[in-house]
Amino acid sequence: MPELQSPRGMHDLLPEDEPLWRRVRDACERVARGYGYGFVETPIVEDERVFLRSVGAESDLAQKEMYLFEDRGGGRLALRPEATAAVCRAYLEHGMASRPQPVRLAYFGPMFRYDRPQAGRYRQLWQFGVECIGDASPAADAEVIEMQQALYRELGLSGLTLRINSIGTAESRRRYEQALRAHLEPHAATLSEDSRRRLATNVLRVLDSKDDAGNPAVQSAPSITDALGPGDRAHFAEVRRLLEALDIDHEIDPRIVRGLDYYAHTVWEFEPPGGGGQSTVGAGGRYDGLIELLGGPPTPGTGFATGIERIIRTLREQGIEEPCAPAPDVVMVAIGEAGAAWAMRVAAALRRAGFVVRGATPARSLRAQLRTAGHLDARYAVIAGEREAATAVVQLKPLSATGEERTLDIEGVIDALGGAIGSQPPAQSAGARAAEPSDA
RNA sequence: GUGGGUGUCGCCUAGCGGUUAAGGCGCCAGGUUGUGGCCCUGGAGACCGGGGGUUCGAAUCCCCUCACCCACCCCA
Repeated sequence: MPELQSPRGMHDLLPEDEPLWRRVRDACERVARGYGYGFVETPIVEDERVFLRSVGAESDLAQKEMYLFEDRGGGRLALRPEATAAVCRAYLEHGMASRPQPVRLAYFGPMFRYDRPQAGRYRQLWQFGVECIGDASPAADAEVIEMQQALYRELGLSGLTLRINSIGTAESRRRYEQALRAHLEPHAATLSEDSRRRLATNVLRVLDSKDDAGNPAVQSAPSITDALGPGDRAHFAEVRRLLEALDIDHEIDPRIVRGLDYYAHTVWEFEPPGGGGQSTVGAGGRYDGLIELLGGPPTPGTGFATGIERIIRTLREQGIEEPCAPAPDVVMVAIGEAGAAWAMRVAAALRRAGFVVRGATPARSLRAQLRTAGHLDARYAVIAGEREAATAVVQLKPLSATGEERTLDIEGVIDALGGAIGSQPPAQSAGARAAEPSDA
């Protein structure tokens, strides 16, 4: 164990992991732009009030998962645990209400939660998400859900289950909480310790408890669906109608209530086939009250967030792996001082022509340089020694296939490589599926 | 915050009271003079997670601690 390690729950992303990450990231960007979303980058830290007000002071997120600290000036800051509140803060701060509504914003970046790490859970986690702000219609919910599904489809993720629910407006929720509490209180003694605590703090969460899933009192609890007002019901019915029209399979699950206070009306989650545990790949919901909580005018909004690590994990579970990063086209091999300088000039010329060229290591022996070139799976070695430098040529040595080593000048090398490799961007490995999942 | 599991070179693993702590992969260097991949030889790299004990003697036994992993809570 090295003395110095990455902070708990935070991980390094190594070059071999990067191709799959980039593929996910590219898909996120493509989908977002395809729906007319613009990307925003908000700071990693915010005034703690941005989150405390929006997410709900009673939520677990605020209670125990936030990284809070004071800066040197005494300001109270929080490492962002999620992005919706921050994006809404930016919406307000930049007066986006005066842009054509709704404003469609997307983000991709790290979030921080101070909880115990385990499979699929990290203290620094990456999320891609979108916020559609300024549209109260069910159509906005449906579009956001469709978009989220389109992302997963594009990535090749299969077998995801969409579960959806409506928790109504804040008022209907309050009504429901009262009813639920009234129903459960007489049976409090039969509930688990956690649930008894939630009875007081956050009744809705009692419904989530796995310990009490079989408890008759929980099973016979009133459904939030019954507490919805006519307006709530109409909204939800329209969302469902649109999903059906879009052929999006979904299950109604009255037990989804979401952890954050700002949600209203439609809420949903996407679960991978295995299900269970911390597997939720992405979730979303409508948050009509949020902007008001941040001090703005009543403004509706809806959006989703999806965990990049969880997407990657599910992808790998399904055997989808991006092949390793492309090997260089050329490895330069230099001999002697004159060769070293000449090799750098040749390398620069080849790169200008569009090839991927790994520079020489003239301090090492010719043999060692070639051995390494072979291990790197480079297509060619370009050898620049004293002799070549003197006559402005190089040896072009094919490393993989057959072929003779040739003596060429720079133009000759570019022509030869162009014929063999093409000076186009590196070959696309579009959605290549390798048989071997390589996660740990 | 609460449980359980695991900690030996960069990676995988052997060793389970007395060994200079072993091997494979990888890395580096050589196998005569400027040519890789295979093979051969050599090398670097581990205070056996850390601290305390037991013992003549500990990587091996005990205690504590830390880290990682898994689960609960909760969430992406």
